[in-house]
Amino acid sequence: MADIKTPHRPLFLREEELRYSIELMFFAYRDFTSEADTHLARVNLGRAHHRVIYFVGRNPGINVRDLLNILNITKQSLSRVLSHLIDTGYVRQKQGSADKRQRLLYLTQQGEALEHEVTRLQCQRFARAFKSVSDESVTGFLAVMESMLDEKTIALLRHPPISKKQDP
Amino acid sequence: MADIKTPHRPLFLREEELRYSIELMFFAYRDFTSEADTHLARVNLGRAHHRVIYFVGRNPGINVRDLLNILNITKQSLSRVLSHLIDTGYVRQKQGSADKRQRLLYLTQQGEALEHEVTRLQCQRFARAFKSVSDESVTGFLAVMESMLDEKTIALLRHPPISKKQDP
DNA sequence: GAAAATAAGTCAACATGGCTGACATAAAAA
DNA sequence: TTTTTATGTCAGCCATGTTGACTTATTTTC
Repeated sequence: MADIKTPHRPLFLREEELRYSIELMFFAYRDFTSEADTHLARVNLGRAHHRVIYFVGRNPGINVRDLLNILNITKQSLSRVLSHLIDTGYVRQKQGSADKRQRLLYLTQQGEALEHEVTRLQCQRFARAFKSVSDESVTGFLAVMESMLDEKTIALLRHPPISKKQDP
Repeated sequence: MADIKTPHRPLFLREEELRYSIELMFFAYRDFTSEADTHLARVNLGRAHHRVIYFVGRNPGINVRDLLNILNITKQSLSRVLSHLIDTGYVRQKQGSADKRQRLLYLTQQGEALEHEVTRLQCQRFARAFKSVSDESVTGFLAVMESMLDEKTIALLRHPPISKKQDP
């Protein structure tokens, strides 16, 4: 994969490019999240709530353990936001049928509405960005972002908790 | 800039691609920062301290207002971490000569050492990622990340608080 | 030269979202 | 039957963001 064709970009240029990338990462992530944060604040939810809503929406029927695995936080931290989301009617729980210890998580209609709205905003930003560059740039972006991930995260992406096929 | 040549990628594919990008943003940023966080924790500093050290290192002699403008936090928030960094010898202040109200910020030797070490780690991650893809992918990554920024952030990047030339 | 604006700092209180440790209950697995 | 697992809960701590109010120099403006 490492390309031989790269001749020898001078070191200082590489250094500058790398530092610039660090800064882009910081600023792009901040701008990216702040838009969603603003929207969520209007319904008195924070970023942590959004993450739960997003990943439950993405994996309907996910159990708590798998969700914790994705979020990489403690169950006590999750408990706080999840309880609130259940109390306020964004998420509902269902006892697992195979394993009755499990509480499977689903979005309510209200939860789906919010998820769609925030995801729409975030997709819009990416869509705008993607439209302003070439297809190859988009491919390049995806390739670099994937290469930034830890092994553990890659495994997570490759083995989603619930097969996309089995939910109706 | 919007390219006409994009024919018509099917909508569901675009949707999936956009959602995948959202997730990459979340996971890549998390993996990216967690490595630095671990290192900083060893010297009892957090992410907020690191940001200050990074941007002061990047803009030696920056004043408080400009730093606040970059970080986009309140002065009370900055005060907490900045005071701590001064107390523990990572940052020093110097009264401005033109405007004596200003406190210009510089890294100490200790501050520079830490900055270098953490930046080295983060650069390493980008260098590894960049090496594993083509040059065009790197260019594409940079292009997309730039397109993700808010106008205000772009202005910030284009008008750094201190001209890089004038510091010795 | 007086008044207003600006740069910086400080105190107090509060919100969010991480964390640890300890312990409980039900169900599945060994 | 014992052990392990999935989930939840209480209590408290920490980092880092927020608002609001007020002070002190210094510079700018009228």
